[in-house]
Amino acid sequence: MSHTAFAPHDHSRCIADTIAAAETHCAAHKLRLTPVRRRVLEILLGAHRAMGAYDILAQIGSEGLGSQPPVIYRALDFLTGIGFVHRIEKLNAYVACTDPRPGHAPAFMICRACDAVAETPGAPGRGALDAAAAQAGFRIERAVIEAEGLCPDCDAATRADAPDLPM
Amino acid sequence: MSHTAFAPHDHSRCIADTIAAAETHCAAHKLRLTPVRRRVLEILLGAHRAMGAYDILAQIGSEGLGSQPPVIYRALDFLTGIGFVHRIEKLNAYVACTDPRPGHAPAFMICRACDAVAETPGAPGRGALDAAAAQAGFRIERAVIEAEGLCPDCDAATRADAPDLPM
DNA sequence: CCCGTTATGTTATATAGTAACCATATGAGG
DNA sequence: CCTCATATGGTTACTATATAACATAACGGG
Repeated sequence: MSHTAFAPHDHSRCIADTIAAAETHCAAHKLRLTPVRRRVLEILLGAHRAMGAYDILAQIGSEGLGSQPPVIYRALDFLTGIGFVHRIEKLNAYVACTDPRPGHAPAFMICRACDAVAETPGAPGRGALDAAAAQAGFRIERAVIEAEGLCPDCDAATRADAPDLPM
Repeated sequence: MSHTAFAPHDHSRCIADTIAAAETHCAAHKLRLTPVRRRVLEILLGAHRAMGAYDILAQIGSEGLGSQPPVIYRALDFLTGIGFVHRIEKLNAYVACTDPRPGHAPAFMICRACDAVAETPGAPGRGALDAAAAQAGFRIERAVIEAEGLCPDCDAATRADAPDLPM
């Protein structure tokens, strides 16, 4: 469930479910979820936040898989291509998709304090963006929508420190 | 103003007007539009598309201004800080603001064929994004909204080559 | 089993951004 | 005018992110 990334949940279950979904997807499309690709997805699912490509690379390298940049970028290209990983442009980082439905184009909420990343359900504001583009004669192929701010926990912690902030 | 970047317009005029606005803004806020800063803004206004930091740097370097990376990043930090330049996260590049009103947070339309970048008027979809964030308890501080696709001209050119594309 | 395709391994390099330090210029106050 | 505090610019060195190009290995259909 995309909007629950900020809330507690059964983590090992959400990893297993998504890996299973990726297996199914690859089988159905004659694609190969190779060891490197699978492990990268597992690592991102386990982290449950955005990770830099080189952070992931260091981890798979320490496990005996490839340790050179092209290895991780190829795996990330594959996983983003099938929609199980998203790139966060604002962070030059990557995050596992929490709701891998075909063709969805979510918006992201990025906590600047704890680096948690949550997807919004649906594609909020996409209608208004499409309308603005149509007005300009622009044909949208992809949209990047990333909100940076404070997640519920970090927002509460900030307020506890400085209780006179605006709402 | 902002939504006309894809349309023909008096270019030298829009450069002069924006430079003048920057002068006024800096005078009013006791900031200094130094030669480097001014020239960077002029270059971006003249290009009328997103440019990489190092592209701008090469140009100012060839004109006798600084030629090392910190020079350009400092100028870009200043100009983005006062809102006359925007960073395009998707491209790791920078573009002059075409409608420098205080505090505006526009969306961008990026042509993947010709690299033109236009701002949308207002902040389309911001309401829906705010609503989704509120639902999740997330406090938005900044939002990145960038649409990639084809500008009117390039879209028309593509269609001329392959007239059976979907609308 | 062979062969074409796909994936991985490896080297080298391109591109983007920052830290740290010193020099210079500017403007406020004496 | 002088001097001091601060803002800005110059320079070196470095970190972080990403890709090009080419060789090797694995898979999967004939």
